[in-house]
Amino acid sequence: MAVTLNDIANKAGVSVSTVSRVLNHKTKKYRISAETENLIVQAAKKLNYRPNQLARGLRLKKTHTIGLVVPDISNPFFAHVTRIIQTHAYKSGYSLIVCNTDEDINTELAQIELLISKGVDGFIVMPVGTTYVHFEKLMNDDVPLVLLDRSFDNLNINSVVVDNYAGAYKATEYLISMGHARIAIIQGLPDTYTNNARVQGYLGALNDHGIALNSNYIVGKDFRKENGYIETKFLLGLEDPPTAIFTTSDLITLGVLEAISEENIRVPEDISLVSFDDIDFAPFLLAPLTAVRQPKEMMGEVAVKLLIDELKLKKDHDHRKIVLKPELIIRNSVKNLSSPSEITVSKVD
Amino acid sequence: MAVTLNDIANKAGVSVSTVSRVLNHKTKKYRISAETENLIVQAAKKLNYRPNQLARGLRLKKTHTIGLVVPDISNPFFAHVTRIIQTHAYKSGYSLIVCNTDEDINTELAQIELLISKGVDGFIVMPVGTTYVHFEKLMNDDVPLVLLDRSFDNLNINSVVVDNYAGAYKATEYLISMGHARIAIIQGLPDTYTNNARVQGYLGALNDHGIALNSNYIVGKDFRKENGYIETKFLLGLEDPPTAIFTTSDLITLGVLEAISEENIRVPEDISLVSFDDIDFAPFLLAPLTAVRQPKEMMGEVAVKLLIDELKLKKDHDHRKIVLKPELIIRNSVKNLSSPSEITVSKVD
DNA sequence: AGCTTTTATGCAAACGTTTGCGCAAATTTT
DNA sequence: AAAATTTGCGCAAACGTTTGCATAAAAGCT
Repeated sequence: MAVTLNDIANKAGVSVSTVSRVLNHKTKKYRISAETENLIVQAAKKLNYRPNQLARGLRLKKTHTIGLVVPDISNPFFAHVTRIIQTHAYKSGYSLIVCNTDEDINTELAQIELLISKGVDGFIVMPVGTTYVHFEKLMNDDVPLVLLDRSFDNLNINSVVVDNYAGAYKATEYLISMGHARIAIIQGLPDTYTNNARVQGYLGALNDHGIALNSNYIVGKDFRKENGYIETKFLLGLEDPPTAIFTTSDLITLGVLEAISEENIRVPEDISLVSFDDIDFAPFLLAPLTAVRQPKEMMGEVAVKLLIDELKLKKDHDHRKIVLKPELIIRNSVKNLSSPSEITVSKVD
Repeated sequence: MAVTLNDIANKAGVSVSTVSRVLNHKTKKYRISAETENLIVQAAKKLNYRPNQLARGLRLKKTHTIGLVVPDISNPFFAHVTRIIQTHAYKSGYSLIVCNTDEDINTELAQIELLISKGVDGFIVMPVGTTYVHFEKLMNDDVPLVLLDRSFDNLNINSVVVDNYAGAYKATEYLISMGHARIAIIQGLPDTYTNNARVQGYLGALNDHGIALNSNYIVGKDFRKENGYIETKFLLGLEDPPTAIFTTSDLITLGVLEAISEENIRVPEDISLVSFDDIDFAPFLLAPLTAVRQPKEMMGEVAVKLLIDELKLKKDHDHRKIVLKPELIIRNSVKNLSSPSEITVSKVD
């Protein structure tokens, strides 16, 4: 059986209260004598005492645990920020319960309920993103909460996001600057924060440069690999296939690459590619990938900081929205069409 | 404030005991009348009751939480198996506290202590791997435990691992079959389970094929990217550089690729490469990567199953060691030297 | 109608902590 | 030497559950 305060109390010949107090370093406040303190510390050490955090949490209504809700930990992007969050949380004395939602709103709801039940002190959530009543509820209940990666414009809530519009705009503009006009976008889950902003950025750039919109070029339905694969097949099969594809996530990009390799065409010679999310291996791909890089470290670190601030101060300070700037990393997956050259996609079947 | 059993009891005009019993579906055992049951269920629903799992855990000594200890969640391999574990655990009604150890034994120790304090029902640990007294202690205390990915040969403990020897052997043998004899290995953290087996597999294959060992060709000190980078620089600078490099992890491979690209040489023309760990993007690298693929899904799933079996049955059944077979995925990162052709590494500086 | 059995529920202890309050002994003040 | 203060620690309640035991009411039996 686990050793408890009681065991120590017995061994040291004092009461549990006293034990609790010295083990919590409240000796001055309660004027415990140096010798009893010593006695107790020794006993605790000898018995190899380990505080029961459940009992503690129950009594204190604090567990020093934060709940992290993420759509898919196996996605490199999420994995990376999870790691950063873990590190910083641990450094501040918090541990992490990690939950996966599989981009499903009901799972998200269930996981949050569960985490509350388990007494987490606060949340960092990367929401699925189509609805947010549950977050309003949490805020009404004064549950410390910060949204990460995705937020909601019409909600005054702690969040740290990336300027997705700017990222997509830059990517698209770069494509345009390289002479592309037939630019497709493979979007992720429609109506989510990140997706919408990315699509808007794409549209904005197109519009600002007077490029007419081809509705066939806006495709896709979720952030997964299969989506990238299928939509690429579709795009390549069009009568007037695009000369460039802009993908809205790394997993989509993976699917795109699979499709492209199956079709026996090459990047960037036959089709150009720009990706949101910059993966580690991007420089070493067959076509070193031009991509929008999100400041993952910063995102994770800031999210933790925001949450812990709220946990500590518990002030009713205004909620903060922090938006970080993404960066376009230019490599070699886009063909320059500006110089006079043919703009055909040679497709080999 | 959170609503408790007491609140429901008041609203329904019964005692907390009764409420607890119906909410736990013990109505038959305690013969609660259908009407009180109904009353209580209604009240609970109306008040939006959410059980306090801390209190529950304290009383029951069960939290339905399992602790996952992993060296580095941002590593694609670990991220992937973490995801699998999460999914299966959740399906069985368990949630996951995830801890990172950064390949540091002291952090591992601390994290395990912490998790016990938090009352996890059991552990899945991917150990750092150099020492195991703490695991013996856990087993003596009858804490359900399964080791994943790495184990200890002289320890009778639940574990699911991959046959690293076989994987490395196959990889090396393949290299040999392609005519390579100057084969280097960049190892990970020495004295760890996986690393040793991989090095042994490499040595075994060399030996079985009568290839003399060049001690300059065994380099490396941890599983990180920087290690791959530095050691590749070293290897390429040798008087008789290897014609092939076998890396013992995906992150190392990343470093190798960085070094290689800096040196302006090509895979597989100038140097061949085989990697342990098959990453998603491997097929689309400049040189589609030949790699040893570990059965990640199976590993995660089996680990969870083993643990939950132990949690449920609590039988003193023998501990099981499950070893899964890896697979060599042959792509195009190895040059065939068998056909008469020069075996030089042309290095451009 | 009295006795036994069954039915339906409540009491209270326990899980391991923390902490306000109280109080005896020791010390200081008058 | 009595009164006042300080020192050092223990009592007991509380956090929200679960569950063995007790028990009052209802039902069944003779």
